[in-house]
Amino acid sequence: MPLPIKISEETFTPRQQAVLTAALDLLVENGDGLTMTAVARRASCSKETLYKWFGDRDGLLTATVQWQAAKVRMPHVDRSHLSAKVLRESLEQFARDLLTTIIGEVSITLNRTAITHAAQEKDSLGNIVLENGPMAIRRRLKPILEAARDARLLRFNSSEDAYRIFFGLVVRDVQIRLLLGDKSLTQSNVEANIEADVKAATDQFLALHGAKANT
Amino acid sequence: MPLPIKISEETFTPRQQAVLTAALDLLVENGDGLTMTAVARRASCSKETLYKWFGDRDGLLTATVQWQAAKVRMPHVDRSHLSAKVLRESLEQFARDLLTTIIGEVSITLNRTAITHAAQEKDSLGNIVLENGPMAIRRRLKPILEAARDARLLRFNSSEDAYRIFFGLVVRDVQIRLLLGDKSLTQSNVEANIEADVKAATDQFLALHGAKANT
DNA sequence: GCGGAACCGTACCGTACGGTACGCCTGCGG
DNA sequence: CCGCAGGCGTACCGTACGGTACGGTTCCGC
Repeated sequence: MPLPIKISEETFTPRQQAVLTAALDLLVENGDGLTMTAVARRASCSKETLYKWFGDRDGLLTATVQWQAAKVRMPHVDRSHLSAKVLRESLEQFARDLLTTIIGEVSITLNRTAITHAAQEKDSLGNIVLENGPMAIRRRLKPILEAARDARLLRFNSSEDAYRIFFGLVVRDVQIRLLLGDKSLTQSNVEANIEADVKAATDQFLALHGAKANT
Repeated sequence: MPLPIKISEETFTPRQQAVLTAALDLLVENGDGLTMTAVARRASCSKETLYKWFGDRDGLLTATVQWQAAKVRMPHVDRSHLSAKVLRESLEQFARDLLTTIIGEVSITLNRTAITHAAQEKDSLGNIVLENGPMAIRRRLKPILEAARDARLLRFNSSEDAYRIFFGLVVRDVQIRLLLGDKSLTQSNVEANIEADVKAATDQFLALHGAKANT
């Protein structure tokens, strides 16, 4: 089962999507204790069907992660008429989306699953998560940064470096702490601060890379 | 087996430490495929002894992580006579240590193991890693930041925020990408850039929080 | 109405692995 | 020299789970 690079809406039938939803729910609830029997029971289907559709356990896992990861859609920013105000709002939107995604239970589960997977010399899940997480953000953000540089709104040498600085300023230690199960970082706790964090990160990024006056 | 908060050098006998080393080696080599039989064989001891010493598989895992995590020692910075130069060097040292640790195979393995563990509603390993990783850095760094603020070398409102910004600027997306097994981020690849990254992160931090002239 | 494909439910198999039991050896105190 | 504690190696048990097989049911095309 050579997994397709890009997943279309038609990749899975509705019934299959129901199965994947069940698998994802189990994954979120039960951690990595995802057994084929449990998925079959939850989705009211037979194990034989699971194997027929997804090949093996890894195939089901891959399909589940891929299916969910593809749901994350980045907002498209119009980079034709950028102003300082539009740029700031765009950055804030990116920061907000990034933070909101990262602290979500689904994202935490998917990242944990992929990391567990990566610990077994299998990188397929990790690649999918990377591709739909950090790399998706990067693909969206870099053109905007470069457009802003062309418009003299930002200054930097490498858009790659600029992207990574933005990422760091937004994410900080939040993701790793959530992945490690830090109890002092409850979801609601972080949620309440999202707006403040978004603004702070944007301010800091503009302070570093903004062209002088950055209001 | 109520695990002690702080591990002393005498917590484990040399023979036990040999066993833990074997366990860690297997963990690094084999990912999470750590079986009691494999540890026993590698360490040339009997499974019965393993269970006698560590209780069960989780106990062995915990002891291993704890044993290794405790080895990470932060440099102690003298905060009595801080100058701009000393501060910069201290920050660079922290950044260097943090980056070097994070990209190490042992750190990646330990984090992956703890995250896998956290996916099963067990937070003990995650807490240990957190405590010896990010939190240890924080404990060391915050007093220095505050001392620097007192010395008018830095300006910020919350030392907690300042610490997290520093963390973000240093780590960026490196750790999550390594944990996810990003192939385009080889260890040597990152290693080569450590010094540049260290300097860049420090510059950026000082640009944000330094008191005006920051050379 | 009929044949077959798809699929459900369940029983089943093989294996891997956590955990236990036991026989044997070694070293040490008396 | 004896006994015994600690520990090695191995055989063993139970279970959980990945994967397969098969009978029964539904639904669709003809």
